[in-house]
Amino acid sequence: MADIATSPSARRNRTSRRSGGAPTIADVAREARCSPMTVSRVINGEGNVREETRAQVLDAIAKLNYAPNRAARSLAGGEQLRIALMFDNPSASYLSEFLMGALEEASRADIHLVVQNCETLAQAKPLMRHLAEGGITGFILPPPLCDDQSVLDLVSEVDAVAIAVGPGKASGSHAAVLIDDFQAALDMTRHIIGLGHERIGFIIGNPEQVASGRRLGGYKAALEEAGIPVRDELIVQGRFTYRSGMQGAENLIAVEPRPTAIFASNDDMAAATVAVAHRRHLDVPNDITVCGFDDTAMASTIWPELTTIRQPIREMTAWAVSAAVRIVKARRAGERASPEQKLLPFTLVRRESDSAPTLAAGGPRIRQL
Amino acid sequence: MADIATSPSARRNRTSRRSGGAPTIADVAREARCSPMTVSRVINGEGNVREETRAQVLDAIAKLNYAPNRAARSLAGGEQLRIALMFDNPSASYLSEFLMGALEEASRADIHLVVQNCETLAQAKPLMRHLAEGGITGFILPPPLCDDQSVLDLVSEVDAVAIAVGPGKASGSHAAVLIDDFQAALDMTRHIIGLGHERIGFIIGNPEQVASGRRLGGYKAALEEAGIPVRDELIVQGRFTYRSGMQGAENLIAVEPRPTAIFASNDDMAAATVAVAHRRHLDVPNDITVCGFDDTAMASTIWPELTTIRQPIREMTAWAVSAAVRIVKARRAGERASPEQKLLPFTLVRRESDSAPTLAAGGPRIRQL
DNA sequence: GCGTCTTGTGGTAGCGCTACCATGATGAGA
DNA sequence: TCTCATCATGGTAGCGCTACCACAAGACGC
Repeated sequence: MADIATSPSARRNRTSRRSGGAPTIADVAREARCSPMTVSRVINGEGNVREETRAQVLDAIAKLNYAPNRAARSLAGGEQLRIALMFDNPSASYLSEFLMGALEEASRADIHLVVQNCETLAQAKPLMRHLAEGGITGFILPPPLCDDQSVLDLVSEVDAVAIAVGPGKASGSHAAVLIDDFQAALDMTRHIIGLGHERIGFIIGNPEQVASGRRLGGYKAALEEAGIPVRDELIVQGRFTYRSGMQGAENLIAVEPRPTAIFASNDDMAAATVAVAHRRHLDVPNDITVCGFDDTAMASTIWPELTTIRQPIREMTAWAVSAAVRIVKARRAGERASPEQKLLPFTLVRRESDSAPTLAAGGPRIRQL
Repeated sequence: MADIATSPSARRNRTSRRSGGAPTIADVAREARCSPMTVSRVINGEGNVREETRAQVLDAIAKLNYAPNRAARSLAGGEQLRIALMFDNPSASYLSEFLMGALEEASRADIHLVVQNCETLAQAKPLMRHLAEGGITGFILPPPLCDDQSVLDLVSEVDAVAIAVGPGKASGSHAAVLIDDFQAALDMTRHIIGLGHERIGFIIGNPEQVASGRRLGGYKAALEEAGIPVRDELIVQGRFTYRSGMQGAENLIAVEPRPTAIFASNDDMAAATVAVAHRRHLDVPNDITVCGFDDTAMASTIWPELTTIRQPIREMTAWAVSAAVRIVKARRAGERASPEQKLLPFTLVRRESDSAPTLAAGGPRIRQL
């Protein structure tokens, strides 16, 4: 009589298709002595739960080490959110950071992340249209996609949500997560000036990306505030690629008198600059200081390791995904909040590629005396 | 009267929480005039369905453009598979390829992929134990994790499944996907010899990874078959890092007479070799040929672009994930198939960093006459 | 001819969760 | 004091699919 549960149905319940005995919301409810609904409310952070009850539920969750079942959640909650992560030929190291952040957050929020590679900007639009037709409601867009107005317009047209990751400037119509490129370049240039440099070369990034212009702006502003004239021959155009960085560096190093420092708009171009310097038998940093931007893996791979600006790429993408989820959900609920702009902090990472200019490296300098 | 469906329940059915009107298995069943169960059987490729019925179902599926709901599938099918992708400090470019392949396949198979970074080998084991306790049943292991017997033993101990991606050699107890490192290094060395080189330096990879030894073996075998003596001073130890590659290259270039070619065991070390050569004012490839291995992004980033061996990393990881799913499912069904070994093809990618040796580059050569 | 096996099919009962009501409690206002 | 809104909570009915059994119809052995 101890075993009332010998009936087939009860027996089945025990060994049923339960997920390896993982606790369910019902277990938590039993432990917290309330209904599953209340537990659900606590989990989803809804209101209308007494503080005391909430605490009990939280305790029960902790005690049972409960984790909600994703499948059940999205099944019961209706459609699963699907958002696409577009990328257009970024540097590999940027990409892996980019992916990691997005993945982590996608897994946390239990959404389906579609990763779409599109080689060219032209290719992007039909691809995005197709994805939107297939039920994708949100797009995560890194530069240069997020800097292209026609891409942004397309997103609006298909009534989807776009989150720009690291655009040059905030768009009025879409959410974005970015760092202050101007301020970062300003800080870096100030740092270089603070070291005693005056002839500082600059390699501009891809002109398609608005951030490139902002970085250039920061560089110029720092020179101006230090009373150093901005000289055109010390500013060369690059395209964020290693190859373009080499070309730029060759040109800069050929300038007479030679610049004592070169600030490249990203790490790939900075790495190329180091390579060019070495071929010219210039020591980095003793003969020439080289600084980068982004702090991708490239920066700490090469020798000497680059002094650079660290962008929190991973955090940025994670934020982008969570923002996409938030906005899509809000839209479904009928709200149309104004697009958020999230500014994340950057940091100047000082490594081995910068130093004060030496006398041997160039002409007379005033500061170092 | 046209609207029989005005009753509350019927009305609800229409606008219920249905996923945007996507067709369900029931719709397909209705269309194919059979039961949902039969449809399910067709979808899952189970037997015991008449060929005629199957065709009908397939037609209905095509007609309705039906796609199974993942959430419902994994909910009904019991536990959702969770497999972990461990990675131990790989190069960023390797990592992004690695992730992409895994992601794609995980999304296809609707499994939950847990991406776990573990800095050191020592760290890996407690981490994996913890993951296994948390219900992870499969591990995707890149080198050097998959080359460490104690890691493999741990997997067996917690009764999980391990798939090695690119191990040095196949383990008898776990599945693996790999390329023929020996053959690849053999081919590359033959290629270099074919160009006319005889003094060919070699930089070994991380000694913790068994593949390093196999690549060295291929190098030696090619020399031997060409009747070129294997000289110890032309073989230096590296650790797969850029830094170690620089050190190795410095040592090799200092050998007298200087080698006319250097074959590095991965692209990072090859890139470092190019950098060292440039600092020594040696032109690549005219003064010295440099070849890499892996074809990571590094290979096509730097200048000159590296001739290297392309490993299909993405395909390898994708295969690993699908194999993990297959094996875990088979295990649940009580089967214990012997571990599969999948050998994927590599290709020799010829770019700009190799050429025939020039007379200026070194001492007398026999072949080129 | 009767069991027993196989084969194709259908019915039913969940998987774990949440949307949607329904219900008791409270307190504010008439 | 009696509404009527609010709050806190519970009950119920699915979400779309598959595991498990049931069952009919034919194949085979004895």
